[in-house]
Amino acid sequence: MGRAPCCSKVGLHRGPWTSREDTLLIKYIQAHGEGHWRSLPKKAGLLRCGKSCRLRWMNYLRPDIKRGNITPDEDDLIIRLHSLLGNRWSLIAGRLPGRTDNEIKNYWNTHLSKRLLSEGTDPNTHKKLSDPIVQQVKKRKNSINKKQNNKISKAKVVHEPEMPKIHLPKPIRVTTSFSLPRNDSFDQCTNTFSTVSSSQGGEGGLGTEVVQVPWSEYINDDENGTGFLAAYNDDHDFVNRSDFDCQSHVPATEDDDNSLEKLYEEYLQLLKTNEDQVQLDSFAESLLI
DNA sequence: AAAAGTGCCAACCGCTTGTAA
DNA sequence: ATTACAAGCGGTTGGCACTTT
Repeated sequence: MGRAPCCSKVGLHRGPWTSREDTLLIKYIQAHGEGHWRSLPKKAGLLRCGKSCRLRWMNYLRPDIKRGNITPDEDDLIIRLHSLLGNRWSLIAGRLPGRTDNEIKNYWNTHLSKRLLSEGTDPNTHKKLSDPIVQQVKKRKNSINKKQNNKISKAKVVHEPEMPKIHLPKPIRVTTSFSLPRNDSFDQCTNTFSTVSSSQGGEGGLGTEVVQVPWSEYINDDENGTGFLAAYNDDHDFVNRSDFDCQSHVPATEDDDNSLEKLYEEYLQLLKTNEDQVQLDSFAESLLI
């Protein structure tokens, strides 16, 4: 007995979201808050499945999402958290302010698991791989390097240091200087974000990320001057950000700036003092709360 | 210049979990 | 206790952009 689909698929849009759809979704959530995803599309005038709306909001449109490359600190934290929690992406994302589970999952699958493998570590178990496997990986790496070197010398190309590939996300986004816990929602009365304090506590934000874009449209009709800024850049990509005034309302504290470091220290402390797995498990358990 | 290959990421799918009736 | 619905989660896929042949 199969489960009924979350909504009728007939006539619904699929695939990439258009800027217009984004705008409709943002405006609706701005006015009515998150939740009721099933009925949301109809009310918001969207020809989308509620699930799709939720996903778009959670992974892309939420104002507290941090964009841009994963920093080395975050990188390290993801690896360590993964070794404790496994593929529980939402839990891992919960410890990385502004990052989504989808983003971390993708990053893991495309970068980190491969890197661990090349370093001789099993990405699933985080244990050292047996020598033969490591040798195989190294061998493959060498042969690839050889090929590349040959090509380079043949083409007489001046070798430049390898630069990391940077993928600029399509919608340019300016994040707030603080991050909100996952259960944040709009205050329906004031159209502002309200923050439900997290039991995990101490999750501050990271530094402010400033991206300059030519704003052409400001979607914001609340008199408090709070809410979304939504615009299209030159390529008509949708861009948005949360309240510009957030920085003044919630000044970035040192705690905010050092939240990752703190978390990391907290984790290292546990590693130092609690050598046995039981203690590690309890740390992992604490993340589940 | 064009075709083929590869990497990446947004979005989808289906299962699980939580909750209200 | 059971059922139905909503939301959340993790695995997978489709398609675009870039690189290689």
